[in-house]
Amino acid sequence: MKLEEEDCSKAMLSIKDALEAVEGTWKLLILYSLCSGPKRFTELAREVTGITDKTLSKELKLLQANKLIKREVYDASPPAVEYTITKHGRSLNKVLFELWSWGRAHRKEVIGK
Amino acid sequence: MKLEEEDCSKAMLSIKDALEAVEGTWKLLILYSLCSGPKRFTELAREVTGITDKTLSKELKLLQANKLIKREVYDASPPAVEYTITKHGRSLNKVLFELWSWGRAHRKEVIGK
DNA sequence: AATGCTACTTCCCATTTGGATAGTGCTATC
DNA sequence: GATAGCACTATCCAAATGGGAAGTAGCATT
Repeated sequence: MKLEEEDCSKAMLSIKDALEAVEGTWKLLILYSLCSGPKRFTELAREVTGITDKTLSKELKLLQANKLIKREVYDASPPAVEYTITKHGRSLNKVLFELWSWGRAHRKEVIGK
Repeated sequence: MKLEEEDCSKAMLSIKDALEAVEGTWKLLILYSLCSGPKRFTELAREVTGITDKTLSKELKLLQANKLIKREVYDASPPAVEYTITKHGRSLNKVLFELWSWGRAHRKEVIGK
């Protein structure tokens, strides 16, 4: 199916859904960090430099709600929770590729180098 | 060039540039409206339902700063100002296509239908 | 007995965003 | 003379967002 074949307002909805899933300062950074393997809360807090516990907690919930990551609790003490990127999360790569390559062209166009 | 070849933080920058240019409720709606031809301020305000003058004014400035649209003033009275989508603005279509098609898959995955 | 670790949550506060409403300067129309 | 159209701008206010710091429960270590 092509974009133009779907009516405009419905197409907009899909685009908004997609944007919602990746927008903001942190979501992609967290996802990138999880690309190299499952991580625990504290590990993520260390790797994603600058993020606060509060924000990390909130973003992780949103990413879960969107099924981009998976949360698993292991019964241990101190408690252990592991976050893993899902297949659906990995399927974002085409989107990211287009954003990246347009972004580069955009930089050249707007900043002029 | 492939995404993986660029170092991560630089790739992030490009992606953020791209996201900045399209995120929010209004930018894409305005751009869509301008796809069908140049429009004036009041026309846009009418077509983009729900937007306030203030927000429209602000968004138009941002879109101009990113060279996605062009503003032209015609010396007349009452004053006439026309907004046109640029070539660079139109070059967003690949990005939009990927966002749209991932967004549709995402909807199915998350909402489950 | 005291401290530390994990995975968060809660509280407070400052800044940002967004909407509603009204105003502006000029001209053209009734 | 009054009203309307154009392209905005300004003001006020409410709501949302985001950061910093501290708190929590339970077990493990020193």
